[in-house]
Amino acid sequence: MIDRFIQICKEANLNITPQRIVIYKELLNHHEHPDAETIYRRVKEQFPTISLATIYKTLDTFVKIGLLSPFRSGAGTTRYDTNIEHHHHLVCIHCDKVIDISHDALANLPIESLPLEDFQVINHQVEIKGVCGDCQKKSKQTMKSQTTN
Amino acid sequence: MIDRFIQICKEANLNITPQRIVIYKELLNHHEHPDAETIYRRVKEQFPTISLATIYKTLDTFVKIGLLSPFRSGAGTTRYDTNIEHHHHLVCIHCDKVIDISHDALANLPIESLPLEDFQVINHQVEIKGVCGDCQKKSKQTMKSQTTN
DNA sequence: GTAGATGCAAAATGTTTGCTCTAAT
DNA sequence: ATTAGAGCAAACATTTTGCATCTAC
Repeated sequence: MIDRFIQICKEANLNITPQRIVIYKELLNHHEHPDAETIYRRVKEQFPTISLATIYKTLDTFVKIGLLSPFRSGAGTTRYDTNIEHHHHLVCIHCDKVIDISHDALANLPIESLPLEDFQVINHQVEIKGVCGDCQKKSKQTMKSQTTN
Repeated sequence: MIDRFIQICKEANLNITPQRIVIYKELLNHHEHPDAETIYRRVKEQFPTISLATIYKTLDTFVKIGLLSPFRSGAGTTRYDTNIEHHHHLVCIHCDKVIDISHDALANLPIESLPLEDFQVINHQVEIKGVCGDCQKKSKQTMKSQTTN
């Protein structure tokens, strides 16, 4: 687990620092596509002297060595996905939650048969927008309280 | 053309101001998913007293009445798409160019048959990442000049 | 005349950078 | 001992906000 991380760092000629370890562990434990600020808040509890700049630099480093993939959320922050396999996203338009989904029907799109002219394809990702279960419950509750008031 | 715009504004109870007209015309004339800054630079040529804040507020307004759809580019700005029909994107990883594509094979994904549990789907969009024709040409030129030097 | 829009400047975000000091190797 | 990395503060880029002024209706 953490051994794999140390392995990857060594291969990339990166020093193994306590900051990098604590950030990596945090990423392993939570899979809800956090942004830098969120990671900072959480990591600070175990490592109070860590700085936000270190979080940004470390996330950047992790992206470069292929440990994370970044994406832009609708809310305007860069978020980080520990899942670097080919997968797709369910994005909640209310709470901005992102749920990973892997499915052959999305993986095997007939991209080659599209009229893309001179565009050279590397990969594709499907983003499915909608409302997550939690937000559906919340909006039902709101509607209920609105009609009873 | 501009009549349709006036129509939509009236329906939404929006005043028709010269600023809104010039921004809308700019959006009609260029379809390459500009960000606020780009629109500002262009619009300022015809309307030098316009402010960037007005651009932001106007784009926001246009999104709210369904005239534009916003999306976040990898480069970190919000970009605006005048194409509000169901369509998909080719994104160049080098120059961040975004090319629209519409195709049945992408429109008719079997979303309903996916195991989404309690996620309520609204729509989906496919993002195809790769290298655009222009950037392919540029990198070939660079490689050529590197080998001859 | 009045509500709503503009333009300015200031503030708020999110992120990056330069530099000194510290720690991993 | 050397070099990479951490932490701080300052800079930067993008976007939002408050408010006084102006303008479409």
